[in-house]
Amino acid sequence: MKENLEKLNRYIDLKGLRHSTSREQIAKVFFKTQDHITVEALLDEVRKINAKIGLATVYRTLNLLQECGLAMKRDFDTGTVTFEPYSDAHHDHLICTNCGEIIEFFSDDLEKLQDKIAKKYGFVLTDHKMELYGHCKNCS
Amino acid sequence: MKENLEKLNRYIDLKGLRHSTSREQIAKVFFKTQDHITVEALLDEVRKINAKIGLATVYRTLNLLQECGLAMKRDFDTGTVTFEPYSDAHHDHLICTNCGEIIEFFSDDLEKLQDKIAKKYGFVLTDHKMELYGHCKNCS
DNA sequence: ATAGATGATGAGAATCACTATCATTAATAG
DNA sequence: CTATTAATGATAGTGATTCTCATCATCTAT
Repeated sequence: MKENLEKLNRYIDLKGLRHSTSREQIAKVFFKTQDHITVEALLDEVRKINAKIGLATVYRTLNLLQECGLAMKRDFDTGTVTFEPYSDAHHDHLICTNCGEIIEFFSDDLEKLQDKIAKKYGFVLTDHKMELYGHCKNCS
Repeated sequence: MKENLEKLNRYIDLKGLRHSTSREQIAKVFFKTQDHITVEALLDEVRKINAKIGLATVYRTLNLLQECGLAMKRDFDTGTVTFEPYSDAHHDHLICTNCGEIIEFFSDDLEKLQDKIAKKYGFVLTDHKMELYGHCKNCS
């Protein structure tokens, strides 16, 4: 949490951007969220602290956070797009297309396999997305 | 190509839908495309054959094709959403976030690993998406 | 600390991708 | 051939996101 803010501030300095209070307020609220949150819900939360903040700024901040690897957009085609705080602890998702349940998982083998594939094509990886769609235990 | 059309027709019969000419024209043009195509571009192509076809029908057809596993939506956050014909030969993507180059790859190990992960969580997989983001050979 | 330059913001318009509506057209069962 | 009803095309509507622009806030050099 504190690390996240520090990382954001380092990125802001690196890019020669300014340190604004709105941005910091949005980032703080976002880092505190546990689950996948919609932009609308994030705006609601942020407005409890600062009622004047606008939707565009929330989007701008989320874009910035994505740029520096602190946020990840999740669009599982379930009708709602969400964002989640993103740390070094990478994880992927299993999505039940029937009931909408989302399970997060981490696989070290997967991480290794990705690096192998990337190397084969001369790519330097910055990020990845892996989404497994199917039916969960209850639905199948 | 012929197989794809047959598969579509089987699905149409299965669902008790009707065999319309517009739908078939759109599907045929779509199956002929090589690359990832935008909906707008597909509409342009289709209108060379039948100028009366509307955008909504293209979307409706693409949705149907997705349902029966013959089309796949690709949204790499590059600003344009595309669709591509989808056959049993599954493949995934490497995306260069700098120049936008997209490389398709297939990994048998990856397919196997997915099944293993799914099994662990009691999921029956219907589909998956794997996107590796980074910098390609030229850009890094 | 102060003033000037310019980045950031908020409000709302604009855009993009897509879906819903609805009157018309066309496919299919009988 | 006719009735039924799915499919279509045009367009309005929607939701998510970006753009525009006047105003405000931050930083830099004094």
